[in-house]
Amino acid sequence: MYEQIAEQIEALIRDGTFAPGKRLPGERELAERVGISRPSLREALIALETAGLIETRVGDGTYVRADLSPTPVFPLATGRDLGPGTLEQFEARRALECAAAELAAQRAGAAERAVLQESLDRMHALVARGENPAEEHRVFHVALVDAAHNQIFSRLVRELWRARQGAMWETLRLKVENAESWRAGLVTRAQLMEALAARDGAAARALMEAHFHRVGRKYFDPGE
Amino acid sequence: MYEQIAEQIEALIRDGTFAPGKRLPGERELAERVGISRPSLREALIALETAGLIETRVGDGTYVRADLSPTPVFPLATGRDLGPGTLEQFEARRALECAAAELAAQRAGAAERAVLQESLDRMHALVARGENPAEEHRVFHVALVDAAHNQIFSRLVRELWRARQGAMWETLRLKVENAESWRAGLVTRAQLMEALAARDGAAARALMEAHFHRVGRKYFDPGE
DNA sequence: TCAAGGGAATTGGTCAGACCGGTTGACGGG
DNA sequence: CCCGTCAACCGGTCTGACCAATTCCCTTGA
Repeated sequence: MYEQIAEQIEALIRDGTFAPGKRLPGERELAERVGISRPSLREALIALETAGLIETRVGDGTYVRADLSPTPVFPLATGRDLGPGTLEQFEARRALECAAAELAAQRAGAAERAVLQESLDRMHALVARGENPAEEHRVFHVALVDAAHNQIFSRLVRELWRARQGAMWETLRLKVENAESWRAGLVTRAQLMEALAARDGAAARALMEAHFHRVGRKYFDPGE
Repeated sequence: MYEQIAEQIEALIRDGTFAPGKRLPGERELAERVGISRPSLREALIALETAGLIETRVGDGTYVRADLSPTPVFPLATGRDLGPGTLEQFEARRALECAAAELAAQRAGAAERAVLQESLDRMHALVARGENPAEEHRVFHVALVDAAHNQIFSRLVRELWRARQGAMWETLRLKVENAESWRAGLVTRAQLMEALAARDGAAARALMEAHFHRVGRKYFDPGE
């Protein structure tokens, strides 16, 4: 039954009854309106959340995700079906992000470069305060790959970064995240911005490859 | 909480504790074993079902899906103008196959090189008879990426090659598929085999990049 | 008058226990 | 030996309750 309800709610989202960014009715009210119990309604909501259509905030409410992709994605892909190894995920991200950096240098507009610069500025502030800029790293890299104007790259890199925040990566993250690496990352990303401004695709790719080479050694080389 | 439980169960599936096709313990037993209530356990199972890892049969039990691979990672080219275009697909294949070639040179075993050589031999025979070796091209490239020993690469490249056989690519295929390009392809792929035998990753990547550069111009440059 | 504090109402998160209908498989009758 | 029956088991659903987080309004004090 939860599948029927999920489809029903998804239809309401797609036809605009529940607009992106808006709050859905409360679980109790929604359950009564649809004519099912709250547990069943919850199961439908969890299916929609797993599918990436909605997000919930405890004590507040359930919201339609604002960044809905135009193509329906319901039956598939939460990153959950990626293969097991962290090394494999890293290699995939390396291949995609290096290629995306080159394309982004050729294609990024001023607005996209501004978004990247803002992220870099926030990173500076975080590092200055001694805080972990990991989440901002993700934002930067996702924005960079978006600037490549390739939906496939964007989608895959997003999923790979999301997977990187899971439990599987926890011990590896500790190996590379420290004050020194944060500062080094700021320099690298600043150079990347210069390459983008100069529309120098080769330089952008080279910088990204050097970055992944350096990080990869810290992650996976036993000697370090 | 259901997300934590879902990850936990997923880990058990991935490490083989719950093998594909096998039945999971009942909801009541599983909930007690994990230490949560049955509704919460059910929410985790629904997340896994939505993600395509398991399936439930009423009155019988919950089973690990036997076919974990064919679940697509991203929506591709179901319609004509839906989803990423041919250029985006080409760029993705380029990024992935070039990286895979380098890894394959480092990792391919004798058996995998033999499979590639057999495919190349069949290609020779086809071209000698004047037949289109396109399908054999696909076999070769898929085998090559498999030799990189990275499931993510394998799945994505498979899917992109499958999309390449669709209607969306039809006019583009005509631009590059002719007797001359077939013969040139044989030379390139023979060189690739040498790089693999020499375990020369850089050479393999360079050859693949040159290949994609050449083909990409024929596909997408208006002047040719 | 306005800002800060506090508490009540609302919301999602979790739980226990119960009942229903479908599936399976063993047991017993033909 | 085959087949039908039935009990045990399993997922599906519901009720009702309590908890924790968040919000927001109203009170209080400056």
